[in-house]
Amino acid sequence: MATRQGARIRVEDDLCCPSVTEAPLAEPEAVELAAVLAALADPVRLRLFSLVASQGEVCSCDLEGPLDRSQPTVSHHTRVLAEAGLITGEKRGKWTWWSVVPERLGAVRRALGG
Amino acid sequence: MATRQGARIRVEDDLCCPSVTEAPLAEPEAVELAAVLAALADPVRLRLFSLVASQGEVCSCDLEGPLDRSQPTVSHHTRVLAEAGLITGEKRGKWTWWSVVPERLGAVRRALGG
DNA sequence: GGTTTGCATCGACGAATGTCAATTGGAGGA
DNA sequence: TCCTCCAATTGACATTCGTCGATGCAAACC
Repeated sequence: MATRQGARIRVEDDLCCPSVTEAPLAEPEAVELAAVLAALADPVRLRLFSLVASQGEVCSCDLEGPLDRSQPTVSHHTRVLAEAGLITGEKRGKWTWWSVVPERLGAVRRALGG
Repeated sequence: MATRQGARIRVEDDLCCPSVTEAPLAEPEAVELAAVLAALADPVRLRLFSLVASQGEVCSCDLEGPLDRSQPTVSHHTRVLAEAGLITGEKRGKWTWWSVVPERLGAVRRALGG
């Protein structure tokens, strides 16, 4: 798997439709949005995401230090974020480079009533 | 306790400062934001929040049905949302009326890079 | 080919979470 | 006062989650 975005949560890339504040959220949309929010609802993943977002592209090896977590743990978190569609990774040479998927975060904000 | 917003997560009502995408998030801010996101990262709570948001004010007794959950479970979820500062409850007569705290949701969106 | 390097996967463990039945606590109404 | 009703709390349980050591795997270097 080259793009390393894994088995991304089912998503029409939009989280779709009316925001949470406009109309009662239906079950399936609630499950989907909750899954993406859950990916962000962890301090380590938030900082990981923030590191990648503010630096454009980051190698996995440059995350263990700032996050103060073991390599398997960092790998676990990148996977969770990637499956949520929030980041995407590309393997170039020896390293995997991670970058954010800006539209995805925008979709979350919109779903939250932006 | 009249306002029923419980031991709200420590919050300067703002989640503060630079958004996740602008600069690497510091630990304390990450913990705080993650806590609020965790409150939203559950399908039942998302639908609960959405019900309250779209109806202005809702009685607890009008939540069990739509959410298809027991009374203690609904009470648990309202508590979690209230402690996150996302909703607030007022006891009037026999019933507790829940309403959203709009600024709080706005703060989440802003922290997410709005 | 053999060695090293970067990252994914596995297995295990404790902690946190969602759920409900049972109970408690209060506010109203008789 | 007693009874009814709404909601919070408690206790228990199964499930999920965050973490790390150990291992696997593939690409790069010698």
